[in-house]
Amino acid sequence: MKLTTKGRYAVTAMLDLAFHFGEGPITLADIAKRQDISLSYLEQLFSRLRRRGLVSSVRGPGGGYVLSRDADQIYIAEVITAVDEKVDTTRCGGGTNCQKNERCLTHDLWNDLSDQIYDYLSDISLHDLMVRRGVQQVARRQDDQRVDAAIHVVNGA
Amino acid sequence: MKLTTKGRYAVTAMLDLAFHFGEGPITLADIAKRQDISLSYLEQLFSRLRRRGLVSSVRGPGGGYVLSRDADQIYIAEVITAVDEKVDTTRCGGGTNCQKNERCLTHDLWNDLSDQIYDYLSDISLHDLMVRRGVQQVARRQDDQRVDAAIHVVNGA
DNA sequence: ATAATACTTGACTAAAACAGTAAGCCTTGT
DNA sequence: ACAAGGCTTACTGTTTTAGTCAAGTATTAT
Repeated sequence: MKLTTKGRYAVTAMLDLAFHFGEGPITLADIAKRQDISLSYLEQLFSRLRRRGLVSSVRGPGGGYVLSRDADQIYIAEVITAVDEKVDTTRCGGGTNCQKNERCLTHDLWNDLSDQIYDYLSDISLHDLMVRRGVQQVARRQDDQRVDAAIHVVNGA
Repeated sequence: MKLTTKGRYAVTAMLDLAFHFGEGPITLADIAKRQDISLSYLEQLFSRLRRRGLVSSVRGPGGGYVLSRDADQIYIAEVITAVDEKVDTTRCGGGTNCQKNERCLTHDLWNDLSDQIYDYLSDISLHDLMVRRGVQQVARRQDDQRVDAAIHVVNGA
């Protein structure tokens, strides 16, 4: 398994989307602000998420992204594999040519580990994350901060 | 969890050591040849493995490395943490400052995943790997190749 | 003693991956 | 028409990886 910020950002952004489900299309600019992720980077990630059918896009003004399915039907493993090319701890990438075109001594170990991680993440949906204790708090905080910022702007502060 | 070739090489080398347990100290040069790992790189890895007490070294001619404990008392997780600084999938490295000094939305997820991986690898010993189907085959192949090579040398081929 | 063998340390480096920017195009609501 | 938004590609600075190299320190067979 190869976990990069790409995968983390993707899951975070998808979770943000899940929290704002029902508010119509959410713009990447909003997510970028709330989650502190570069807009251009998000665009790249969502391009892949869309191709994998995890989100739907609405173009034009008022557009944005919406989850393609309910939050309890979208699993973390899918999100990560959508943006990370490899979900793999092996050197050979699933093949058996780890050492001089043959299987290396620890080949099966890494294979099994990859499976283990994948299974773990396959069992967790966005909805599961949403109901976790603590997560709503954070989500609320992030929304409040936006409101605070808006008030500051209104006040000219 | 951060799995690099460092961790993989370390486990592979330790497993090699386990297979040649009882033959006295094994030189890194031997392991390097059998496992196709650069000698200098192995030296770095074994320096850490020794400091963590996973192997003992014997210096001087005829020296080499030996497992400090029986193979069934050495767990994969130990080996990996010995050579990889971080065993962590989070951005904050165990802290809670992932986003603007507060915990990010997916903080707990990555924390739990790290634990999951660690637990998995904590449960597997070198001995467990040795008795796996297929692994002995590979080990034998690697030894045979060395013998073949020796024969070639003797024959002047 | 000394040569041979082995381990130790640290500096250095090429290549890849990561994380992000930049720039421009396409679509569509108003 | 035009602006808000998505879509796509190319590019780039930085960090990490995966080593190499060189010099040195220990141990021991002879």
